Amino acid sequence: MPELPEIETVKRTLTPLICGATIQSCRIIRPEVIKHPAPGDFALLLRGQRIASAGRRGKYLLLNLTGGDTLIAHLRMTGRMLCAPPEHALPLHTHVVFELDNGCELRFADTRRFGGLWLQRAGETDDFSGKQRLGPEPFDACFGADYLKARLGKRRITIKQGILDQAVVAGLGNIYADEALYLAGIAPDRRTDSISYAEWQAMAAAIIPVLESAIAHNGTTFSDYLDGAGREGQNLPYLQVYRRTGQPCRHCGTAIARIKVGGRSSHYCPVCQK
DNA sequence: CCGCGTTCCTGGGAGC
DNA sequence: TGCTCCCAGGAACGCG
Repeated sequence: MPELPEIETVKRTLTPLICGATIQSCRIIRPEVIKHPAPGDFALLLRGQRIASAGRRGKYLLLNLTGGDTLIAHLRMTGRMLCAPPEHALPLHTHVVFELDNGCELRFADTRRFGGLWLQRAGETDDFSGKQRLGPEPFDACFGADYLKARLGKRRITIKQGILDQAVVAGLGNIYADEALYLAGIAPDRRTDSISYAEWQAMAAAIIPVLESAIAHNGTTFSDYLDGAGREGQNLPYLQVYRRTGQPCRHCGTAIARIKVGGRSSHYCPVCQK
């Protein structure tokens, strides 16, 4: 499940492979993954454009084109943005192929087709991709205990739902939400209106190293995630709670529990997290 | 405004 | 062995 660390890794791995290259053609196999503009216009507008740089906003991957347009991608659950030579067989569920002039193809593949692509033209307001609704990046100076308390302190949702809300903070998904809650020592089903200031401090402070550590290990691969060069992430052995149901807490030895919070499976240590 | 349930989609695993 | 069912989850949407 590509979350912030995985998209950051895709961005970093794609950068040396595609930056400076020109898109010679855009082959759309599954038009429904093109969300904006209409698929035909999307392909026509991208042809001949040069990729200047790769960026990221929350879980959105951004390919900045030299003319000022931006190719926006969201991988959702199972999406992949892969750079490979054309002689490598197209992966199953490849929906769009960008042929580059450097001998590579950039391929968008997505088993469940929850993901999508948007083209934002220079000067065009993005009111279509959803990235305009994102809250701050966790690494932004404005993000911290005071911010979280102000945004969530009077709401009556669970802390897990609160930090998963992309409008509150951009980039956390189910894996790193659970990991951050473990590091903060807060149970996922705590209501946000019961969180103390010290706990908001712990919450904000936990998110940063959890994401940084995952980025340092090139993201977490369970089954689907691959970086821009087709490699798996190595963060799996470093997870403390996610998908470790029944296994001992690395701190106290108590069996990691799993409950449903807001419809999402949530993993936590009943002793270390209150 | 707020919180909750549903929806999209496919593959993998459990259970019979 | 083979079938069916359920579940994984990001985010939009509709409902009360």
